[in-house]
Amino acid sequence: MKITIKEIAKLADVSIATVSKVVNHKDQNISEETRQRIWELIEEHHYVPNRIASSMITKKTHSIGLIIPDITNPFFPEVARGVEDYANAAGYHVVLCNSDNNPDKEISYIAMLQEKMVDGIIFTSSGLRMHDSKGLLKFQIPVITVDRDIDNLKTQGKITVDNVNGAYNGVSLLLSKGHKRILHLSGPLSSKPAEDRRIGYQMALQEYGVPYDEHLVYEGSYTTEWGYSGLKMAVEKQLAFDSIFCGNDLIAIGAMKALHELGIKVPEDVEIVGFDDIYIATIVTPNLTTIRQPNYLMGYKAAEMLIELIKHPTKQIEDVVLKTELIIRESTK
Amino acid sequence: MKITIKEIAKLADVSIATVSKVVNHKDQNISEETRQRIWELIEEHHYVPNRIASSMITKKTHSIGLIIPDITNPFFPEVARGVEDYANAAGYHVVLCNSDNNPDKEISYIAMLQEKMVDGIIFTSSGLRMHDSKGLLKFQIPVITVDRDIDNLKTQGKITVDNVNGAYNGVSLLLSKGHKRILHLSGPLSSKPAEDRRIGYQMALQEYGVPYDEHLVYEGSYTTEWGYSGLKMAVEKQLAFDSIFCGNDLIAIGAMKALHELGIKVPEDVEIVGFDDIYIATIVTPNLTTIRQPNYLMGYKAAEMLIELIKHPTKQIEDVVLKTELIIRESTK
DNA sequence: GTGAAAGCGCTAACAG
DNA sequence: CTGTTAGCGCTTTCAC
Repeated sequence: MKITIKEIAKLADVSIATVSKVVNHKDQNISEETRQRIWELIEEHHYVPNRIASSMITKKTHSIGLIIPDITNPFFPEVARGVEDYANAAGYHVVLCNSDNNPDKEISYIAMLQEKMVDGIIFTSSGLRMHDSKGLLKFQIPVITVDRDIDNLKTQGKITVDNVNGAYNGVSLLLSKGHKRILHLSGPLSSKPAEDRRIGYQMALQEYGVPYDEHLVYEGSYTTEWGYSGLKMAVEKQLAFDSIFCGNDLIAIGAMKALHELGIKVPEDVEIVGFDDIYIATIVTPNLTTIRQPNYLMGYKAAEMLIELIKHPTKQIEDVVLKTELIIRESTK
Repeated sequence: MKITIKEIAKLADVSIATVSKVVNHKDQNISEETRQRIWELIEEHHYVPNRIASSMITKKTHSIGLIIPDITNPFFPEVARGVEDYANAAGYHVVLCNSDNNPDKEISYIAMLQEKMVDGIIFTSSGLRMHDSKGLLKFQIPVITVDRDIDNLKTQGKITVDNVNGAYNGVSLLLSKGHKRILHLSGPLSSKPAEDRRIGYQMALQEYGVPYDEHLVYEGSYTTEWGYSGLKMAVEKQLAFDSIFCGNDLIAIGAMKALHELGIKVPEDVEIVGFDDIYIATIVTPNLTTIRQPNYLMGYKAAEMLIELIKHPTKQIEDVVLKTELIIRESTK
């Protein structure tokens, strides 16, 4: 059986209040001698303080929830790592939840997390319509959203990436080389980032005086499979294009695979740029030119904001928009 | 302020015991009418039961800790996902901890997790010498180790992969094609899996009557960087080899990159096989022949074992050794 | 320097 | 069918 504060107190022949004070280092008024004695007993008996009993009183569990679609998607481990690093340093634990973009799972996790009394939640949603459910009102703790907005949810803080600008820069690179028929293999346009990247694409075209041709915009999902099939489809339709801007790196990699099979050379015949800068981008041949998203930083900042908000609930938190960075590698000349 | 069971009880004009019963669906003996009334009040006031208060009494937090080296390493997200899927279905939460293979961090996480009263821990260690510290005795809850053993730690359960056999099969494939000079770019041989894979390599050679040449075994780390530099080193030393067996896929990918730069064709000039079957293996050109490790399953099984052990502490749990599978793709002829 | 007492929100007998 | 009671292990005044 686990030993409790009561037993340590008895062994040390002091009250539990005294033990509590030394365990929590609130021991300015405890004699060096008792302090010593108590620590020895704690070591000897492997006493582990029950922090959830403390939580009942302090109303703080020092744990936060992290709800992401899928840790298996190469985008999220870095975000999670950023969250965990900050949280750990600040003395918080993180509870990992994979929602699969499934609103039911999201709602169920939110309920579970709140029942477990987490101090706050970091949330990446597919665009859960919280106002459609009873979920919205149920938030009784701070929530920071990462990467995507939640419709109509008045969250306390938000971290996003400047997708418009990132896409603008990527497409500008292509345009600056004289390309005029830029195929855009997009992610699902119902999602905010995909939409913003398309807008950036369009803005760059406009800037360079190249007319926007909607036939060049293909909408799919954020997968290599889609990149592969999307490109093959474009070629089958005999669509003319001289370069490609992809909604993310996975799409770009799928497209490169298809190009490789078709004997079309990258970057000689077609230049291609991705988005995200996942690890794989540095591994494929040729290395992928892409727009780097600060994934780790997003997670880190989110945890920072959240914990700040937990500590100072009334504090006004500024939303954060992180910058992207164009990384030029071998898939462009 | 959050509403408590007491207030719901008052509003419903019943005792808190009654509310507790309906909240936990132990309501066989509660009239349909009161039950209804209580649920309505719960909805209306967004009552969220405080599960940590329950935990104090039931001694169960329904959360487990997952300690891995680094979620950012492509091997672990799938393991984590397996853990989370089983845990979630069983009503458990998982607390994610990145240890960076740092024994200090590992020990500190173990302490924190136990203070938070997690019901059990799933642990992937770099081979923490628990007996070197006071850590060993400190485990007061079930622990399952995944992938690696902990020296001298008498854990309740263990999940490993048959690395010897996997390596044996991979190397046999190469040998069956008549290769006799198989370069082995290994991971750190201080780790059990790397060691076992080297043993499997040696066993296969023996089986085929090919002498073991220690000059063909290069030890490094589980990274693309090492695969790249290891291969270049071998070539510089004018080492003769006709094929390569790599300690993991990352090493294989690094080696392929180096081969590509050197103008050596895979699989025409040199055949290569990896280990793990991470996602990237299917993306690189050529696709990597590899030995698949059931990562997801490892996590899933580990969670299953752990939760079984939590529910039935006296139960004798059998260690699990999972099989590998040879996946033949394009990097072998 | 130290301890007594009240109580966090809830569950689990047991009584009625 | 429902309520009373006695805690779970701890923190936090406040008194000595």
